[in-house]
Amino acid sequence: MCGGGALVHSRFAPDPPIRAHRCLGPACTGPGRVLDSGPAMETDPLLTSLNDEQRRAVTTVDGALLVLAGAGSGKTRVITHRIAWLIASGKARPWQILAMTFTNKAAGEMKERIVRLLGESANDLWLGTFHSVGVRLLRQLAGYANLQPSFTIYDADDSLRATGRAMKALGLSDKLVPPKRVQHFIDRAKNRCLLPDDPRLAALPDARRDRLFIDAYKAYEDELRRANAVDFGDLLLRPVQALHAHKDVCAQLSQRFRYVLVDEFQDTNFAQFELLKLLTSAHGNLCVVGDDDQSIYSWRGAEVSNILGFPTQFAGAGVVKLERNYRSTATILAASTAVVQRNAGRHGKVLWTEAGAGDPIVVHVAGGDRDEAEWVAKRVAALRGKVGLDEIAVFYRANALSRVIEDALRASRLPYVVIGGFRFFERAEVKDALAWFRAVLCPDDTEGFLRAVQNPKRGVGDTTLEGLGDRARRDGISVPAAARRSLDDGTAGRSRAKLTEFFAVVDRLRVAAETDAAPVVGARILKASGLQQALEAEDTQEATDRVQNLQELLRALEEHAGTAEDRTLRGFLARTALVADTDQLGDGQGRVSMMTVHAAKGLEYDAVFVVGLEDGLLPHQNAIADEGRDGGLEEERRLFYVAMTRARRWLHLSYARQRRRFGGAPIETTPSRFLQDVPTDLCVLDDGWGPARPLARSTAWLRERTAQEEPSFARGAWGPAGRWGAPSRPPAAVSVPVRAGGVTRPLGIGLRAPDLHATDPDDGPADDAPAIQRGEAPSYQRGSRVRHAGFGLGQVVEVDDTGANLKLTVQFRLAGTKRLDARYVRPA
DNA sequence: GAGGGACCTCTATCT
DNA sequence: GAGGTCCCTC
Repeated sequence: MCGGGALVHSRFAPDPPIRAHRCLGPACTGPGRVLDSGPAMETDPLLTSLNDEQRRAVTTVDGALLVLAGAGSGKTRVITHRIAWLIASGKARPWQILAMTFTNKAAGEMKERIVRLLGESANDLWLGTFHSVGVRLLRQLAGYANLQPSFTIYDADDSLRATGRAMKALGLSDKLVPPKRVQHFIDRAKNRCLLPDDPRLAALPDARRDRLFIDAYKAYEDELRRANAVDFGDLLLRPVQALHAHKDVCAQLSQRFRYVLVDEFQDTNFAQFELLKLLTSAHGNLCVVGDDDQSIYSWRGAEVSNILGFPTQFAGAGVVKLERNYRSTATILAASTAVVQRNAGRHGKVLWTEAGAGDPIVVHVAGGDRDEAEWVAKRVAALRGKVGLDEIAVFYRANALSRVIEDALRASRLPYVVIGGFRFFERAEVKDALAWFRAVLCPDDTEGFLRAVQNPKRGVGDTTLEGLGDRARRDGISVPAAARRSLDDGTAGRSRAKLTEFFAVVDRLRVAAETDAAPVVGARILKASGLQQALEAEDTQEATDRVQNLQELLRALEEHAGTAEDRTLRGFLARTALVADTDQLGDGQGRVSMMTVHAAKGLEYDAVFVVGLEDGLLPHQNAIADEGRDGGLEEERRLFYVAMTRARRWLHLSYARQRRRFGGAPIETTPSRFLQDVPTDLCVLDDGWGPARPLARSTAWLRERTAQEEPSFARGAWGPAGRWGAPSRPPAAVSVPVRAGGVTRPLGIGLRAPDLHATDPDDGPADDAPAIQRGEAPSYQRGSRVRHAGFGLGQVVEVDDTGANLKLTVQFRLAGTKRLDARYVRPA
């Protein structure tokens, strides 16, 4: 998308004027109020609501600081209060603070909260995603980065096409090497700040195998240069290069940003860390907040070593651990901790909570993917009475899983919103419109030109465009420039009239684009391009929907022109290139949210469903195949951990015994190996037929059923340790301290993964199977220790064998005293 | 050069 | 199940 712009002011914009201060929040202390760090700390409203660790993280402002923030530990609160503190204590003016996040949504939320604390002066902060900050820097640094100010940003799609063209130019068959792999290689190189001529490039895995990758990288860079385009990787790499090469500019910039803060630091890559080091080179005031247990982006170049090695990189860096969880019930916290503790490479935090045990985790084993989806819909409907739909979320490993859940929710008339998957800005008609915007604003944007000139069809075909591509390469210019040149020197051939007409329209629009407001220009382009007309002429329902999407695009443009910093059409294009799935999250829409686990990071809901817990999905097949390499499985486990820790009160885990892939026939699945890390006594099983029941008993029930129907199933379901094959590490005896009334005590004793005893139907009861599963009735007396799947450990206080069934009154450690059927407990 | 039908392959995850 | 690609016809 077209990024840069003619907005190149002085090298760095002068400090913005101080705006009138308008207090919006009770904790607002006004701009520039100087606090002495002594007694005021005790009483300052910014600090009183924080716990000791949070307060330390907020007030330790000079030098480097690493804040290790566990899930739900009030991380955002720390960042926002720290920014407010910096300003309130007079350490910095808003424009001297740079705060970076990973998604626009996180940035937006953060800004909102800071405005509440500080008032309107918060608008002068530099706050945004790494990539949007990259665009902003690059605009100001364009001259130092060999870019025209009107540069274009290629999205993943554009860059894949450019990769394909680069490969074609080299005579590289896309059958031999898929362009996607080359693109991935280039992306990794850029994440590590490696240019095509860097000898270290040869150390990357693919490069060693094949020199072609490096040649393709070179040709790809040439494609970008001629199109005056940058890709996502460049948004970080180019500023880094420019600042390395121009130390004076770097120093100037670093002095301007006196305090730099970073959220989700565990997911930064090499280039991002380089940028941070450069931006803080003058003062070293860098505060990073993250959680190594939530590092889930290594595949995108994130280096968890950034966070693990931070204290070494910044000698003398302070470290603050936030370990108190304010989000989830003790049960959810204990279960998720049991899962993540299986990982070896951790900083090691011990999360604790004062929250009560809450409800047990609900586990569901469905027959097929549709059954699983129907169960989710049923549970959602049941939860509706307790909680709003917008407090319920369904998470899955891959977008492909959303469809069947959507169908079930729709059938049950439950409103939902899918985050990601098919994005608005990826719809064909929207991309066509954006291509026209680009063709008008960015004269050398090759991808924009190629798409615009063929949509709507105007008789310029592949043969013509290929010829223009060759010429562009020969002359070292962009494809649209080559097209114009061919018109000038009369080599355009058969397409001459069509191309002439196309450029006439584009040029006319370009003149208007310089002067008129963005929404006006946008509407005019839709009209003059013929896009809208072509769709209207189709007169089908589908075409009508597409026209509506174009109207929606214009509405988005209007909104942009009313609110954004850069209100031009160019600014709009830059923004659409950088929108993420989670950014579209509407607030309080009264709808169930559906998204991938990756998209769920940083969010929280009262009720969470994690579906498709099967080997091959979570953990993903590729991670299983790579076992042992790069800790792929550990990252998958962290992904499961992230999913679980999004839940405040109700957590549901499910898998299907059979699942369809690619719309084909159902295939047998194996339950996720991570399920065996979830302590069974924190779970109940809901089979979808009656009330949820304790897991031990219901698994026996399942075993009976599946022994008849699916002999292969029982092998997978929560077998005793070892039945799955030896666990990678000895099962940890998990104990999550729960602080209640000032006393710390473990929640659940010896919660160990799996202590359920489903057995293979054909090899008889296991020796260590509890008596109930061997058909003997265990005997109980007062004082007997028993275990219940939902309530945990307890002690029998009364035995009643007068009725048909043995009844026990049990004093549970956490759940209190209960009277229940002896069949629901087993000796502990 | 456009358009339509048959066939294929494909899925992680995302700025 | 669906988008992309190939091939054929107009």
